[in-house]
Amino acid sequence: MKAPPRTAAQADPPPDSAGGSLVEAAYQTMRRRILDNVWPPGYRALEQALALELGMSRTPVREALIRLAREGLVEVIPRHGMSVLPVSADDMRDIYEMLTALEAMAAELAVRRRPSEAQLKPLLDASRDMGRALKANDLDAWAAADERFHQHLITLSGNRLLIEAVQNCWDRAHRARMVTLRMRPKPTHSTREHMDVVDKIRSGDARGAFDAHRAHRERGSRELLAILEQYRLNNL
Amino acid sequence: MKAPPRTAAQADPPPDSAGGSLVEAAYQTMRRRILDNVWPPGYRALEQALALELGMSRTPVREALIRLAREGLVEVIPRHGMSVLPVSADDMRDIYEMLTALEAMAAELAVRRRPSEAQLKPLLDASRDMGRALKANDLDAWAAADERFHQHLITLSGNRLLIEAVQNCWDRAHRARMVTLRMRPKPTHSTREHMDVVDKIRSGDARGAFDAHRAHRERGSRELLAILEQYRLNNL
DNA sequence: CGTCACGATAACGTATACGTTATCGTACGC
DNA sequence: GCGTACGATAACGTATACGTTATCGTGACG
Repeated sequence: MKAPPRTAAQADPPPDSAGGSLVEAAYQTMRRRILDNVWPPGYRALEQALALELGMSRTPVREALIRLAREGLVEVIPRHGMSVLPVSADDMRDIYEMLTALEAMAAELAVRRRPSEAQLKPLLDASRDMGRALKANDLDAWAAADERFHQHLITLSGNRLLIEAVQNCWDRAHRARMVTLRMRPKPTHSTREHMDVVDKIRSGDARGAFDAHRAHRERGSRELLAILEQYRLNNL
Repeated sequence: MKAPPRTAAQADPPPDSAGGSLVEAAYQTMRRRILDNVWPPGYRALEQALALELGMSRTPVREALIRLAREGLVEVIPRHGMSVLPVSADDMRDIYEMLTALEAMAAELAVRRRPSEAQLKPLLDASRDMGRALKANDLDAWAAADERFHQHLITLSGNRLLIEAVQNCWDRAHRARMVTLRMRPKPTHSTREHMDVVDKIRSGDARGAFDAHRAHRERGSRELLAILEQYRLNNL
């Protein structure tokens, strides 16, 4: 009987982000809720409940959960449903080690591809926006611009595998970055360091770009881990 | 009607490799067949056919296929079933770029962990076995020992994320490595280079270990890509 | 009052059912 | 003879059904 099972408490997710498949919709919706801390670490839910909430059957929910689990965002325990995974300081160390290795390599690969000025422009724009945001004390805008810079840099590497791996790292670290954003000293070095990387890319200095970006990531990593330690933030 | 649908042509897979779930069994079986070239690149099959062959329903087969697809081993096209993906020279370049970045980082991380002699021993054993295999002209044994070396090295990094990523790269490259194994000059440098990495780790030289392993991987990459180019091997 | 046994319950893993839709063969028109 | 329209077919995406099994409440016993 029951007409379209509409729980009213929950509007439908954006009908479909892409692909038009329910699995994709479920994946995108849940991923976003986790990244945006709508479902905070430790949040638990059963497959059936999720299916009801997302307005679909268990099948697509289940497949989406498997993917989220492989990406390290949730854990699925047989009789206890899924739970959103916290990120420990150790996890963050692992994640930043990966990011450091991969993004430094990306910078070097970008050099080898001899990108045109037009291809470099998004990097400069992002760096400029970071500076502006910092002046305006708009940390959210700063973080967004920073993300744009790193995103575009890996794109320039031309290595799909690497791009995907970096983005997964970024996803895992997202919440911790957001939380610590307002705890750390003004990220005033970052803009300069980014510019430095761009200069090295432009001048065709592969080793220099690698080293510069690696140093950039290592500094960021140290700062962030220090904060996690200082505030005993072990479950973000 | 029909009793247990047994096609007789196909014995059951090893009842279960681990986890005891049908999804896991399906995944392991199909992965192995792809790596071992039992299902060569371009091999196609429908979900229903696979289910029949593996003696289970479409559901677990489907979930296993999703995983294999995310790992880059197969492609799933809606009405055409799955097909085993070939690996192009460009793919191999991407894969080796990742491997280079990650394994070099792993070597450096291993240094920072100050491994004991006991922890280093498997590396030495593997290197020794490589030398022996080379003397005996047993290339398969050489490849196996080489794999053991690299496997243990990343384990020493202590970074789970990195370990997983490297293993996926290894999977993707497996077939191409096997095919080219007998085409390239005797890998006589490798043993020395491995020893070199071990020495650097033992002496606590982080930068040295990084550079040494990076050089090792870059040489291997160059040699392999040259062969792919030379023999126009673009679909392994 | 604490411990343990047991049975109801329900969550999951898998199987099956079903509607939609792309594909392919066939027949028709030119 | 070739190109195109159309309909049968079947593969997939999703929904639903079902058996197994872990969990948890209840009650008996120490």
